[in-house]
Amino acid sequence: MAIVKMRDVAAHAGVSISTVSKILSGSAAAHQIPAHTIERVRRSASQLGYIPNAVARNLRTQRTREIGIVLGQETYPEAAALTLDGAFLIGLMEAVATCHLPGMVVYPRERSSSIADVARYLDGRIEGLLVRSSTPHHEELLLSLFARSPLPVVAVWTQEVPDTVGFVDVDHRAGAYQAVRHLLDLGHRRIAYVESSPVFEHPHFLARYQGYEQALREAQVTFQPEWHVIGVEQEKIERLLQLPDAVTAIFTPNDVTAGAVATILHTLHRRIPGDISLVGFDDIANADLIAGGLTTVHQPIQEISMQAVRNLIALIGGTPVVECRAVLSTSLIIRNSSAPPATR
Amino acid sequence: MAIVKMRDVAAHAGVSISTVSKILSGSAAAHQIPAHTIERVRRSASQLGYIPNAVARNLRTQRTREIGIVLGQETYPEAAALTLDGAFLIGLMEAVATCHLPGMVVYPRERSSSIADVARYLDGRIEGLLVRSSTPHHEELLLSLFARSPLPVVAVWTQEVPDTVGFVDVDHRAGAYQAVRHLLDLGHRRIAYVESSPVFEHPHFLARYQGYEQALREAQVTFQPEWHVIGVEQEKIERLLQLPDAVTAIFTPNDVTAGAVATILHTLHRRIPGDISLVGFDDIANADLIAGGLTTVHQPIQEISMQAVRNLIALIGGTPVVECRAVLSTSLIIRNSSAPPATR
DNA sequence: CTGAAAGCGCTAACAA
DNA sequence: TTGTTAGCGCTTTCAG
Repeated sequence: MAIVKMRDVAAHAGVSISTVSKILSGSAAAHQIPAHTIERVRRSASQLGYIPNAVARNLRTQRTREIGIVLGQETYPEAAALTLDGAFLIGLMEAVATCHLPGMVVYPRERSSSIADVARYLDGRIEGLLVRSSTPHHEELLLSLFARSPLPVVAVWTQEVPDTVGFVDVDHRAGAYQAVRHLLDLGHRRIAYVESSPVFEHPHFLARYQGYEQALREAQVTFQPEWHVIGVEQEKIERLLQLPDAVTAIFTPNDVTAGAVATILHTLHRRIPGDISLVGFDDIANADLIAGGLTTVHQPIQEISMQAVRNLIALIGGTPVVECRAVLSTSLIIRNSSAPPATR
Repeated sequence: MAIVKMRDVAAHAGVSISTVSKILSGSAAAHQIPAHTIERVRRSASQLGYIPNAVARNLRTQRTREIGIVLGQETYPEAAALTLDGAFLIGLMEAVATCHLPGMVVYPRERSSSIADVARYLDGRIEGLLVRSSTPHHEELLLSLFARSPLPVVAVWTQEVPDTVGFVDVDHRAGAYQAVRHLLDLGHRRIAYVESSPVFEHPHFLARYQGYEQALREAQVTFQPEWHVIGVEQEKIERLLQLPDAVTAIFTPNDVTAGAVATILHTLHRRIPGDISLVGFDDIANADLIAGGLTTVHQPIQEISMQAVRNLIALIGGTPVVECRAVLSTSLIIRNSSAPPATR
């Protein structure tokens, strides 16, 4: 059996092809088509198992109602991205369903962002694009290519975008502040900041570091340079614990680093939170498995996804860019890895 | 500036629109178009920033070179799916890039699989569909709807499919066998099987259980019914450790359950692997953070993704279904959570 | 070697 | 209230 087309339905129902179109595309009322005709055509369509061809409709209407998203390997840091991406994707799927979009085109991120690569997003398949922030440098380049393109673009997890691009990000600084504040409230005064690579490489991490600093400052704690550890190695963590005034808590700007620190602490026979408290950032899947339940800063992935899709739809619909930008709040999830410092 | 179309390029280069088409769609050689014309047209195209409209091409050629995948919330068990899906998606992206497909359409899974829902996959947008197995019952229903549809479909993580559907799965039974065999080789004789819900609910887990049983049998270990624990609760785990012959190792058919068990063991002050060994299944992201590094059965996600895409492309290309089916092998990843039993 | 013409399946003026 | 007609932007015979 060949594919059923609109003309077949028309013939079967004994009406013209345009009448079928009017009915099936929902403009029947506007054309004052009587109920019995509608009924007859509908019956024919379902009887024949007619499925409208989206490609033809898209060409004719010049709309696809489809949006795209660029994802890929080059996200950073790797493992965190892996786990956050899973949740992010699930969130996006929900958003897509909620907004009644047929689906979402996922594009693998190209290694090099040349102007030629951008062509794939402009070939008419999609009406707008979501760009999931990755390595900052790479990112900037890709986004800058969209600055002068007609395609609506919303970036996720960054705020450094061209004028024409919308974004959704979280308040990294406030999140980190909240986490460190929690440790201070528990009574900690010597709190280390342990990260896997220098803070300055990514705006996220710079902001998180600033939140840490701000919390210390407000609590009148004098920051000690030794507290800022770059590179998660056993000797470095050991050194933190052997300082004349050993730290009693560690804040890491992402959960994967927290996991690595937890493993090292385990090796060093330090108990969490008995001997030392540990707080992370991201609330990745399985954060509850890290260190027996990691206290961490939760990123509202569901909302991020939803907001991203909504903003993109708004941008497509002609809403001014400034209204298609959002910075969401994080929330602190207190689990088992943080407690008051041991008195001694 | 309006969108540049093929006719604009033709005018600019001083040739007809069909000549431009031949050159830009790669059939220039077949039409014996001289190099200088090709050159001229190419130059005009890039000068004008011409990007061919994919929708129009798709309509004309009746091909989209695009494949789809159904993903969604209803995966099972939830957390494992979350983390595996992230890796799966990354793998798919790589496969898509490797196979030179433009992108992949991701569809949110519908709550109800009625025949009407299937229409969305048959509207001409995609040439083939990947279905990621979820709740078994739901799954069967969805796949059965494709049994008589013209759309090529490849299911992932299941082998229970209609005749017309391809699949990619891993050998769950062999994987579990390997894991338990590892424990036996270490000297363990009393090995529990702890799962969160009954084994029979999903073929995966039934197969994993059978692998466990088989390993015990071959090692001449008599299985004790108390070893099979359903539901991860502290009392149940405690009971395992208080048996006259306490178990010395626990195998869980997925890493999330292993993580939960690890947390309970931690609470009970049992050391892993000092007091008890723990082995999981899946090798989810962050498995290295569970129990200080979880020994587990690795699912070759990269290969699964690649094979899924390859099989689907083959099926679209007319390869017989039987050749579009694959069962991949797992591999044991030995980390820190397994060691010989304590001698006493 | 190049171009004219037909048409992929559908929608939306415009007529009737 | 319904049908006729003209395309959407492209590819592909088929003539020239």
